[in-house]
Amino acid sequence: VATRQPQAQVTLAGDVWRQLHGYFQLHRQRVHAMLQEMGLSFGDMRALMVLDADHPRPMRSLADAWACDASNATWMVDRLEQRGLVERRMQPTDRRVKAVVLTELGAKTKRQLLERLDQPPEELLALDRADLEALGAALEKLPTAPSEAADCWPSANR
Amino acid sequence: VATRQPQAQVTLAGDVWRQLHGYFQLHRQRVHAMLQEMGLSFGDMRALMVLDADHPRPMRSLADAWACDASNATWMVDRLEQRGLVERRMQPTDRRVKAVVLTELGAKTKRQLLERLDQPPEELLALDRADLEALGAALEKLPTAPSEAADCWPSANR
DNA sequence: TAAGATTGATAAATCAATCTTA
DNA sequence: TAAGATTGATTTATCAATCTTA
Repeated sequence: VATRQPQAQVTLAGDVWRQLHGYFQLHRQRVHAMLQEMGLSFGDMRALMVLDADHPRPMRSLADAWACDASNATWMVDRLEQRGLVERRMQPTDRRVKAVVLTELGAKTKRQLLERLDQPPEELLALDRADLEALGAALEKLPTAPSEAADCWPSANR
Repeated sequence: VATRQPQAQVTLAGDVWRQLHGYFQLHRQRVHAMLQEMGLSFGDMRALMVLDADHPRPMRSLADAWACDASNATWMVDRLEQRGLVERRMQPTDRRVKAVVLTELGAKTKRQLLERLDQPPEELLALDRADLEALGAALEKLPTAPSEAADCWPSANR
């Protein structure tokens, strides 16, 4: 008398979809574990991804990149600033805007994070050339995330 | 004078990894948009995934499945109960445990959610048979997420 | 007025006690 | 005592005002 589970499409595409999904979940779990090791949250990662040490970025622009509203951005930057990861800078051209840059520490943290994220996982390195090429050829026909929010993980809980 | 971005490995595996990553991000964005349409959060999804209408599940077990502690589970179930999605039931065998089931509404919501998640996206349906088979063959050599937490999305913000 | 940003209040997630029953 | 669950306090995330300058 189990709840009827909606049957996923039993098609070739459906099978491939479930495989992709399973691999995706594994990736997510690994990223989570890695962040914990580094003492970072998903929110921190989301923040670091769109910040830079040499290009001050206005709050308004950050909110857009993070797909949140201005107040959310303010709180986020407040916390990052307290931890010494970022710095606010007044803009001389328009005294309304405050732009944010990574500090030395923030830049270093981001660098370490990216190094680990960019590293292809073992099982991909273990695939033979033919499999990798087949995989790459098929993936090339699929779209990827548009916009900069591509590198933003959700914290979006509501 | 841009911050040096760590160079992702320029290898075949590295390329494939970036492609996979881009496709994952797109998937995530789509799921987020879909949830908003349904008035659900990532947390709601995480909750629904491990609950069932006919198999009462103790709080302790829920906490394990959600990879959180017992108190987190309590708060979560409190909120779901207020919204009429779940119900707590005392267990006669051990009066310490309270087990949770989906209500009619909760089961319906989960059904709708799963229907949409299981649906392979257009671009996969559009791939020709050869590409799908190649993709499937390569993916079969990759691991997937272990355990039930496989279906848990992060809310893990700390 | 409108754009940029902050503040205050509410909801949610997390951690450290506390309470209840086996 | 230990397992199961809840409560209280703190940190984050979100929404609705508010403040400042163009």
